Amino acid sequence: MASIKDVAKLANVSIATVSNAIHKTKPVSKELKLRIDGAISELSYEINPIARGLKRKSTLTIGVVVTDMNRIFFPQVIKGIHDYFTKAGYSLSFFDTNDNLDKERDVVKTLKSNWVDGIIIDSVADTSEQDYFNYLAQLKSNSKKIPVVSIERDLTSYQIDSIIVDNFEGGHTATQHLINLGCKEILHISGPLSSCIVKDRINGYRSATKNVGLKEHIVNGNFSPMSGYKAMKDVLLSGAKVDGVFAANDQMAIGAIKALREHGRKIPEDVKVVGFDNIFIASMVNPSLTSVNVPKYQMGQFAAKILHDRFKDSDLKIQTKKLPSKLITRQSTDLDGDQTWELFGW
Amino acid sequence: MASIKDVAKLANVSIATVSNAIHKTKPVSKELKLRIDGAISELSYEINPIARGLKRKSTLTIGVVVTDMNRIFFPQVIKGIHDYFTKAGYSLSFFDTNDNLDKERDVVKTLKSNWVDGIIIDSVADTSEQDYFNYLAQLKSNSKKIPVVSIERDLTSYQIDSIIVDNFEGGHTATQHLINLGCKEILHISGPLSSCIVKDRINGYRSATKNVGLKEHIVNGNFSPMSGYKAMKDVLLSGAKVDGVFAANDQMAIGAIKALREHGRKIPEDVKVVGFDNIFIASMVNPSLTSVNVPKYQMGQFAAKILHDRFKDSDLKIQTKKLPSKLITRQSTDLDGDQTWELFGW
DNA sequence: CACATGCAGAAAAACGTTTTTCTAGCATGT
DNA sequence: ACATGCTAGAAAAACGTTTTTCTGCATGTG
Repeated sequence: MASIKDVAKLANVSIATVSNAIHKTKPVSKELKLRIDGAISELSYEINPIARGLKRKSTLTIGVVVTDMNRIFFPQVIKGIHDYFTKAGYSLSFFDTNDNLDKERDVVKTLKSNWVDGIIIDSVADTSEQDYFNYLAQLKSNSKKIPVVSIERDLTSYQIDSIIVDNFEGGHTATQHLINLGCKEILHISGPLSSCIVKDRINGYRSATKNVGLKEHIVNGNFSPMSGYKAMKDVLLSGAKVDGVFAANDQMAIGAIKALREHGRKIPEDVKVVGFDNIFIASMVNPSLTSVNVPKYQMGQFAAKILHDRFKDSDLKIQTKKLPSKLITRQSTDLDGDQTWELFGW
Repeated sequence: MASIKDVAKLANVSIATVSNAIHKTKPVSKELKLRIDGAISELSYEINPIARGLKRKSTLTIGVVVTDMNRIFFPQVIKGIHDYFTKAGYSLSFFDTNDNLDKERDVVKTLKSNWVDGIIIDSVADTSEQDYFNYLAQLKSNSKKIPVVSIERDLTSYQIDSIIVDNFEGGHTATQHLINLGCKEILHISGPLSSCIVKDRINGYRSATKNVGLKEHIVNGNFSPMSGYKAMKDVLLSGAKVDGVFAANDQMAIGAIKALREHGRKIPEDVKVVGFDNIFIASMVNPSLTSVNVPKYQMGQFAAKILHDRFKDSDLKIQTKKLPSKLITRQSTDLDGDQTWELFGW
C-alpha cells in the first residue's frame, strides 16, 4: 500500500504539499499538482482512513444499535440510515443488543471508545433508567461530545434528538376506525407497559373509546405473536364479548387472529382486527391485516439526517421529529380494503 | 480522553512500560504494575482503537455486504455473523448493495481502503464476472491479503471460502415430496438463471421428475412475489394442467398461491405448492407454506467462524461449507403439516 | 534603499499507539 | 577480575496522516 510519503518522494515534493494538493487546503502550482496527480495514479495511492481518523479525531463511521434484528421493523430502518449515510461518505457500524440492557450498555461503551462520529440507537432501556439516559446524552463529555439520536423513543427530555411516530394519534385512529365500522366491544392488546410507545398507543385507544362512551378493555402482551395469541385466547375463554380488536403491533394481531379462528370467529364479519407498524407481511397474511403504518425507511433517513445536521452544528436545538402514521385498511376490517402488496425488494 | 502518555506520566514510567503492562507483552514488576493500574483507573483510560489500528494494521472490524436488506433472508444471517464476531471482539461494518454490481464494486473498494480485517459477502455478480471474482480473491494482494468469505454463492474455484446450502438436494427433496403426494404435473418456477443457486435448484427438480418419468415444466421468475404471481397466471391462462408447484423461493410461491386462488384452485386439494428458504413468514401465511429450510442464522455463524479461522491461519485450505437443507411440510401440501410458528424474536 | 507583505513550498510536530532498539544494573561462569 | 548474558525499564522509531510553523523569495510601498 503506497503511502503519502511514497507519493511525495516520487513527485519530488514534500508530503505537506501532497496533502494540500489533495484537499485543496492550500494553493499549489499547476506544475506540482500535475506531478503529484501522476504519482498518485502511478502508485494507485489511496488515502488511509485510519491514519486520517487518528489525526482528525473522526472515523466517518456511525454506530447503529437496534434491539433485535429479527424484528422486521428494523431492516428497513437500517436501510434508510444506510442509504443516507453512505451517500454522505460514512460507514455503518452495526450492533444488536438482543433486547438486553446490559448488552446495550456494553455496546454503547464500545461505540464510545471506538470513536464513532455519532450513534443512532433504538434503546431497550425503560423510562426509569434515568442515569443511563443521562450518560447517553453526555457521551464522551470530557472532550468532544458524540451526538446520539434516538429512534422510536422520545428522549428529548434528556437532550437527545428523537425520531418517533405519533403513537397516540395512531392508537386513536386505529380505534376510531373500529368504532366507525360499528364495533361496540373493542379490546386492546397492549405491548410491554414499560415502553412509552405502548403507553401512547393505549392512550390513543382510551381517548377514542371514551369519546363515544365505550367501555375500555385492555389486556397485556409483549409484542410477540404468541403473546397476542394467548391474550386473545384468555379473553375468548373468559366469555367476554368482543367485536373489535386493536393490537399494539402486527405480530400480536396475527396471533390474535389465530386464536379467534380457533374459536370459530369469522374475520372481519364477527370480529374486526387492527394492528400497528404495518410490517410488510401484514399485506401477505390471510386475511390481510389492517394496520397503522409506521414509515420505517423514512424513520431511518430522518434519524440519519438529524445526526448529520448535528455534526455540522452541534448547537442546534434538540428536536423531536414526529412522523405521520397512517391507517391502511385491509381485509381484517373490510373485505374490500387495500388489496395491494407491499412489494419492497423482497 | 486520557492517552497512554498521561497514564505514563501519572504513574511515572515510560509509555512502553504501560503498553507492556497492559498487554503482558513483556514482564513488568509488581510495583510498577500497581502504579500503572492505579493511574489507568484514575484517568479512566481506554485504549484508542484507531491508533492501535494504525500501528497494528488491523481494525478489528469486518465488512458485511448483502444484496438487499429488505430480503428477510438477511437479517438472520447478519444476526449469526454479529453474534459470533462481537463475542470475538470484532465490530461489523454493514453495506447493502441494492442488487447492483457497480455498487458492490464500490463497496468492496471502500472496504479495502478502510482496512477491514475481513469481508463476508453475498455477491450479486453473476458467474460470468470472472475478473471481478479474481479481484475479490486477491484483495489487497500487494501487501497483506484481506480474506473474503462468500455466502450463498460457491466461489471456491476462485479461492474464496464459501458457505452454501445444497440447492440440488433441496430442489430434489421438494420435488420428490410433491411426487410422493401423487402429483403428476409439476411446475417449477425458477429464479434468475444467471445464479448458480437457481441452476442447482432446477437440476434438483429435473433429477426428481426424470427419475419417475414425469415431464418437466419450467417457467422463469426473478424471486419477487410479483414474478411468481405472473408466471403462475400465464401458466393457468395457457390451460396447462398443473397439480404441483415447486417455486425456487418462498416469495414466488406466495405469489403463485395468489394466482392459483384467483383461478379457483384449492390448495392443497387441487394444487400443492412448495417454496424454498423457509423465511419465517412461510409459517404465517394462509395456507402456511411447505418450504425447504435454509439455516440462515447458522449460515452467518459458519461464515464468521471460517473467516475467523482464516485470520489465525491464512494457509488453511479453501473450503466449501454445505449446510443441510430440510423440508418443512405445511398446509400448502398437507393440511396436517407442521402447525407451529417460527417464533424468532419478532 | 529599507522594510513590510504575500506566498509557495518544505520541515516538523502532532495524533495515540506498538515495537524495536538502547541502557544500565546485576548475576553468572571461567 | 573480567567478559558474558540476562532483565526491567526507558528511549525512540514507526504507522500514515493533517496541521502548524518555518524558510526563502518575489513583490509592493514609503
